[in-house]
Amino acid sequence: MKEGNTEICYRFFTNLANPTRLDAIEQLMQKPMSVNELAATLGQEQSMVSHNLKPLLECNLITVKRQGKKHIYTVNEETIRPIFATVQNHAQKFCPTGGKCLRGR
Amino acid sequence: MKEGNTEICYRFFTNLANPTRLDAIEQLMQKPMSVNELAATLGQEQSMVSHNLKPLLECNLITVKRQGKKHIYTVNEETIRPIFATVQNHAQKFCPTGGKCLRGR
DNA sequence: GATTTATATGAGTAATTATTCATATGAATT
DNA sequence: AATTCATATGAATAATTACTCATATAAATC
Repeated sequence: MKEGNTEICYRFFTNLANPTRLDAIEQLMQKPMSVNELAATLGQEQSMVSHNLKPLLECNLITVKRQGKKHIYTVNEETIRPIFATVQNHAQKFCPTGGKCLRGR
Repeated sequence: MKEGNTEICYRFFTNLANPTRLDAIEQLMQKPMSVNELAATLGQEQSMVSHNLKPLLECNLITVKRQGKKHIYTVNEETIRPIFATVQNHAQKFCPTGGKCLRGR
């Protein structure tokens, strides 16, 4: 792989190519949340959520601020919104039955 | 993972989260190419390139047309351009030293 | 229709990434 | 300063995904 954009894109997409992280992002788009709140919402263990938030945070796809003991995570909407919008547009326009080509392979 | 957008996004990002496929896309953005031409350009085996083009094609991130024996692949620019533009914008804006957070973890 | 050229496919192995469980850290409250 | 609450981390295993090599397919040319 050549250095440059491709490398950056690889890390970016690898980060998003995970169901737990995408679920987390989806929930955080509803509202900012603490780790435990997110874990409860997703029905996942705290440590798994924590493990998965880490790379999202490192890449600044989410941000965190502390409120007492809690760490409140928020999505970076400036990046996440347009990305998801493009994916949705792609699914509608280029996937015969509205995303079927992207489903249940 | 909830059905719906998240599932679609997962397949989409998984498809792009691969260095060989990203390299292929990068090259195909320069110009449409056959499999062997692409393999030569990337310094990869034909079968590997072929294996990797398959999911890109299935998701219509690239298209193919036949010219004699050759299969000429072309990127779907309508989707690829805005996606890459968003990633680049993210790297510049949210990664301290222009993408370092997305590099060499 | 046999041969060549271009691409695709399958199956096994290697490599990567995710998940789990146990435990550490760290800040707030008593 | 001890305890509790919230989150993070580490290490082992499980699961997924990529890659390689051998071979199949398929279309064009002889």
